[in-house]
Amino acid sequence: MYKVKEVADLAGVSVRTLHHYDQIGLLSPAKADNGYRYYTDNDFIRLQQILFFKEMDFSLSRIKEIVGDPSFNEMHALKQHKEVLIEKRKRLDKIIYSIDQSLETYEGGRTMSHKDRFEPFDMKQIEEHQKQYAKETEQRWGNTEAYRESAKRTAAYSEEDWRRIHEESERIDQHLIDLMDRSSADPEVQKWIAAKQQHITDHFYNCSIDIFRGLADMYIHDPRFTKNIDKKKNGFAKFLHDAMHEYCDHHQ
Amino acid sequence: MYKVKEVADLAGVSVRTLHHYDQIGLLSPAKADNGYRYYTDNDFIRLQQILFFKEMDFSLSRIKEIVGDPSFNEMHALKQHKEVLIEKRKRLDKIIYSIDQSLETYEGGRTMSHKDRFEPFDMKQIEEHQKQYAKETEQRWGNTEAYRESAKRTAAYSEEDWRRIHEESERIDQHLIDLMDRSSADPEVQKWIAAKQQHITDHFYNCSIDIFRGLADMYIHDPRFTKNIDKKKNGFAKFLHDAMHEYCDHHQ
DNA sequence: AGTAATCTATGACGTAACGTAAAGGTCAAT
DNA sequence: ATTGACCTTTACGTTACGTCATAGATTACT
Repeated sequence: MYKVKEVADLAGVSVRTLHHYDQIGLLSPAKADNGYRYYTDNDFIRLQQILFFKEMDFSLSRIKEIVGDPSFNEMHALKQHKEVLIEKRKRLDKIIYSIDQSLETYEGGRTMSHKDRFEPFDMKQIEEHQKQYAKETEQRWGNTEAYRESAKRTAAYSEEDWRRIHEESERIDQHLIDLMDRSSADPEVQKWIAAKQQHITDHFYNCSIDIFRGLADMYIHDPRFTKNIDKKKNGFAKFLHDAMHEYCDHHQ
Repeated sequence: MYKVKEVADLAGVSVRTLHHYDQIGLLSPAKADNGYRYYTDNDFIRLQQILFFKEMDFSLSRIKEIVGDPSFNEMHALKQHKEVLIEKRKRLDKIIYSIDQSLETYEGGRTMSHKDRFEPFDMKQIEEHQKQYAKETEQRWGNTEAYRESAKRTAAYSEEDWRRIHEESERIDQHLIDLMDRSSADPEVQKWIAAKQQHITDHFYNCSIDIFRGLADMYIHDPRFTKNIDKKKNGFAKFLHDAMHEYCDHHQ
């Protein structure tokens, strides 16, 4: 037999909460002559159950159904509820993504405008990309032969090599820009996206699907990239992103 | 000059919503003699702003601060708010994860109980692990020399090799079990977690931080693993998971 | 112009899960 | 007996409106 505050302290909830649960008939302990609520061990166990489902983000009315009905299939309820939560999370994902988008618009428009004029050549982009992904790359591949070879390779590129590589990259992009009125799933589009991935793999590092997807995200997440890419053609970054994701979705 | 319903229809909100916004002083249009609210184009623009931030999951009071104060830094607000949303998402992650945990307990207790008796040796676990991660592994590393070599290596293991590897693995686990009363961040614990990662790298494949983290999750996500691991010591799977995450967090 | 249909306005209650007083009894210790 | 900690119920506040209810204004149609 515990009094409200004891139970509250033990369970880590407020007294008001217990009052509330009593009020809505979710957990109604015995009442003594003095009007006090006295909780039994069973009440306490029931409270634990309630708190468990609450932790799972169930509504109190749902919890009442569940703990009230002994034939209720707990596992089914959990599975069902999990779907709801996943939807909620998806929604948050979308919102967060939208905020990123908006932030890019601001930052891309302000901080970058003057800096852009000092960027002589799009090649910087590739270099920056390399730097940015160098750490992660190293981490993913550890110190495999493949990575060391890749690092060696790019370090050994001559000016002429760089120019050639850049030209090839531009050519691929131009093809894609010409296809911007198509759907991202269009076979022709996908063909050039594949070429883009191959180009990176050929000249920089083994560009896995994971990394390629990350790259796609970066194109629209990092305002510096978005700006640079959209310079070629407005909306190109977004188009690339979508097409690359489409590609990755079908290649995993 | 639009009347409520016109604005409501245009903006896709209810009339009641506009009333409400007027009531709380968020959007107060001019009122004519007949008492009607008349919205100007500016009011409409302001409403668009409001709805934008609402879409971003801001509370109306926050929105009032933002659209009310022209000196308010919109970008800063977005950035700040993004953090809140990320926290929310994290919370959802945790809840969903907990539900998975609970489901595993149910399913693990039922579906698995009889099957377990037919699993003669813990080594199966390693094999299954290999199979399960083979595809992903291939994808991450593509066809690098390192991967091919790794695959070749494990294929060439003799029975004796397997036994030795298994023993080594057991030894590491035993050390960790002995440390289960410590915090997951304890240096001694972390030392053996590192040994675990190294062990996998040495004998199976280059176990990157990413993969190691995935492994940790699998230990408590996949009931087969949880069951098997907890057979050694109850709660060991969870302990491993936490310690491995701790390790990964400090090694990226 | 008369009438009906439609639109408008202002309350005011309901929602979910309690938080936060307020006003007043109860219990254990001093 | 007094004090302080704890108990009770009552009831309003919170979020962002939904949902009536009642009543006046406008518009459409005959």
